Amino acid sequence: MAIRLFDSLTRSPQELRRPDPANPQDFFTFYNCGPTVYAPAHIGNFRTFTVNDVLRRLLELEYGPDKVKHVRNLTDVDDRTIGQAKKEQRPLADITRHWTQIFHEDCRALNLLPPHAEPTATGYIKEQVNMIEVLMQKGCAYRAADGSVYFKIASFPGYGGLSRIKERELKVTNTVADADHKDSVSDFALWKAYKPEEDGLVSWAGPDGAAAGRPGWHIECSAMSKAILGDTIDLHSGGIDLLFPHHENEIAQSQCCNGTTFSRHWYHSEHLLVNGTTMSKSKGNYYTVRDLIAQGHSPLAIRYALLAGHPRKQLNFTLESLHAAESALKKLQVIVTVFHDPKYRVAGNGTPSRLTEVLDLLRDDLNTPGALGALFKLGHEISCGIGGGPTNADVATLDQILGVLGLEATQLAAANAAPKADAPDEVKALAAKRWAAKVAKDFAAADALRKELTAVGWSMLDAKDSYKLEPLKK
RNA sequence: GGUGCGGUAGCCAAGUGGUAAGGCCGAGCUCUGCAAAAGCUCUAUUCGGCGGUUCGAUUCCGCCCCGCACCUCCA
Repeated sequence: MAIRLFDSLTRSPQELRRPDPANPQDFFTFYNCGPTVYAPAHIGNFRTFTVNDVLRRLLELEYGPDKVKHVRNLTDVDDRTIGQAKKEQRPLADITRHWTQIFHEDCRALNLLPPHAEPTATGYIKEQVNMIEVLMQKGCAYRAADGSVYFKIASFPGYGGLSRIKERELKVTNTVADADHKDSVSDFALWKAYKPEEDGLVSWAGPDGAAAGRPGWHIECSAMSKAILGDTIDLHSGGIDLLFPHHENEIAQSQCCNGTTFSRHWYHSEHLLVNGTTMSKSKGNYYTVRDLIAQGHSPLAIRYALLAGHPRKQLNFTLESLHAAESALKKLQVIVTVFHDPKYRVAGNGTPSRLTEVLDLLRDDLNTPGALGALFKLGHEISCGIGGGPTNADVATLDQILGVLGLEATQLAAANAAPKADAPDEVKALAAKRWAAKVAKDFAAADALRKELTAVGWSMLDAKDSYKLEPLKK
């Protein structure tokens, strides 16, 4: 079956376009709104990036690894990045470089593939300025009294098509401090005139007829998408919160500038919640990947936990769900090991693998929890001997599925073999004594020593000819 | 006020117009001296509530209750 994704524009599942395999210039083009690099991304941000990573892997599996172009930007100039630079009294580039590096480390930990291009807003100032100039020439944008440039929503009749928001229904907020510069409260900034007290050293020459300053937020995605992927792309994705105003504004800018469809398909993933509400620093429910890793959680378990709910449904993340993910990962590894063990292999007769239905669940709107469930069910059936052992086709399909989920066999093995804390010498000594007692079949002494080990918080796991020590779970 | 998403077992979470996947936790069993690991079995007469359509609804429609989110620079 073809890949179908829910489309925010038509509000229905739509088949994605398959690039022409015969045309080497035809790619599936995919733009995913990335993070703002002023602080560590939290796991809510990473839910979106992980979902998009699964999508990207699925596209490459279906269309071929060289037929997909995946772009994810870095927002490295905006109110928050500038604010952070000002707060720390450091150059903007220092701040964004630092957090970009942290972001990349977190991405690697979560086994996210790097996008094919990762443009930054500051790297595409010229393209943004050009675009704004075109919009001004076309009468879709105007210069305000302070030298800023605003997009004129009235010039784009299709405005609100994505979010279904009508201008008159907008709640009037007081966050629009510069409303007096605009023709209409709904108009949004394409270019923001330099404000010495706020912007510090951050400023570029503006579009013709405008003041020096910096780009507004929305224009960067339009400009970078156009520059790298072209006027019309196949898919644009991001978190649900970006649907309005960000994506609505991108459509308006791009379509007015380019005179053609901006993106054929729009996909939005839902929010990750923590204890029932969205994450925010003020609520103190702000998990980062590095914090969780520092607490001893495996990054792959974080990835699993993020994929354990349907991407278009809010998912409640708790430490408990992370523990569940860790246990599930162990179980998954056992299943994978059985699949890969030649001794269970059964001759295939060329019929489609039973696992293709699991792949179909992923093709159908990225149903990751459904696919995971089906995978466990099959693992269970195979261990019970139902339907016979896996065929070569089954094993190949399993590897494809794991590859799409980013839970490859090697990753699973590494995660589950995560180094445990090394035992102190006295614990090691106790363990050695107990092992000796056991080998001597002095079970009373062995049991007493096990109790001693338990008392100091360690558990001894006997294998046939060896043992290992693990800290007791509380 | 506008818009959107959702309410399925102790927790998490799929799903379908034909009678409830899966994961976690828990219990029992098997296997191991013990312990752990692993495996097996069990755990929703029921899908927020009330009506309606239907031979049949958790699944479609209506109303109500509850939760979450967005509404101009939050993934």
